[in-house]
Amino acid sequence: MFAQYGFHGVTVRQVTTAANVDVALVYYYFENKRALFDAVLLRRATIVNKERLDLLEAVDISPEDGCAIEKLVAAFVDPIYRYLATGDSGWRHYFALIAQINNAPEWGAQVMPGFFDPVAQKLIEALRKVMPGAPDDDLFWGFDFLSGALTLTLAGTGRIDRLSDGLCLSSDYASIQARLPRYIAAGFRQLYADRLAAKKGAS
Amino acid sequence: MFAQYGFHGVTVRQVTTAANVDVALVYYYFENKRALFDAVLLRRATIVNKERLDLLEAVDISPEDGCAIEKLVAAFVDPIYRYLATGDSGWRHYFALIAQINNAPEWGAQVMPGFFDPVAQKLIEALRKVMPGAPDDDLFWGFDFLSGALTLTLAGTGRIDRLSDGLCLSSDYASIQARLPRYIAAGFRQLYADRLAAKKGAS
DNA sequence: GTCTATAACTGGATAGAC
DNA sequence: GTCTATCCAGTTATAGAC
Repeated sequence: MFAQYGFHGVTVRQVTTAANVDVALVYYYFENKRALFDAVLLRRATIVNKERLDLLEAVDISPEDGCAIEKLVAAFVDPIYRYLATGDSGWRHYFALIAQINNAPEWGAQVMPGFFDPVAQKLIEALRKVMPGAPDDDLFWGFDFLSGALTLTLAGTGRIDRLSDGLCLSSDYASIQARLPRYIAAGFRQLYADRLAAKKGAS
Repeated sequence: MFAQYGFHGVTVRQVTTAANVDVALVYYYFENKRALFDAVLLRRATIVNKERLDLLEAVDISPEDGCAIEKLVAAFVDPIYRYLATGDSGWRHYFALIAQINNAPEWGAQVMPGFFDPVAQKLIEALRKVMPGAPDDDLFWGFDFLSGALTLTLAGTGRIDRLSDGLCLSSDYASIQARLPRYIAAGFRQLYADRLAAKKGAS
């Protein structure tokens, strides 16, 4: 429900009614509405981000591998789409909530950092090794573009369904997985190549 | 205020207090809170999207131009960053609101279509000409990634500021403009090249 | 057109019985 | 641990004076 209407768009009463429990129980188990919300965010974040960190750690980085960036991006996103592929609506709504939070000033600044920044840092660190000499600002901006592209696919707004007149479906995660890493990796490589060319031209 | 806390996170009283007008005036000039919200969305959308459409129309598309995709993406985003560069906080908040809406199921499905889909369709149409034979699903997914990357830069959550320890600033729109079109164009070209290679391999 | 006053109701949160 | 009952601040929205 938070994923659908946001924190302020859902009342504690709506939550407890849907859960078939009493309103007062929320305040027995949680300090307040906000603490309930944070608990919702935290529980699955620890699960999925542990997997993402492990997967990133396991990527074999060799500079001569032309697809190293693809592999890193895939490690960054695969656990997410794997949970989505199970069809579990809990996970689907969870990632939609993350998408919303990532793009909302009220939450993006205070909630995301604690749970999701470590995974981001890990990815950027690995990218730094794959693209030696790449300036950090290119890596951070490149990551920001990735983060935006990723989260919009998780939002499940159905916009692409309508825009493509049914040709593409927001729920077709396999199609996203087949394209996103390749698309993003090419973007990183382009920024990197442009930077190397600029350096060469200047020297 | 809607950009900061969302539709449900702001009360009509907060709006009228900030505007130094009486609460009842909202209901004199608008049907209800939602109509006020829609008016906020519509006013600037018509202004900026007219410019984006005109700019897209004016892009000179020649298939042999290696930077045609860059030019199209630039036309798609430039009017936005031009308004942001003026420093007008009204526009800054407006685009942050669009970012939030684009990633929220409650709004992404019903609000975005009317005002922003025509610009998207125009861009995709032009991309189709630049990449003859590219399958539509590649174009739509590529557009979705662009839309996500773009809107996250507009959200102004300050996440990149913290993530990069101050090296990159959400408010540094020039840095984004210098990178986003190049990054996205490379992504499109990659999908296109992969598809052509697959066709060749199959034949 | 603008303001006062208020209706009608819902929000988060709690005290206390069981 | 769970439920009943309730508080009360704050919500959208409107009727009617000016």
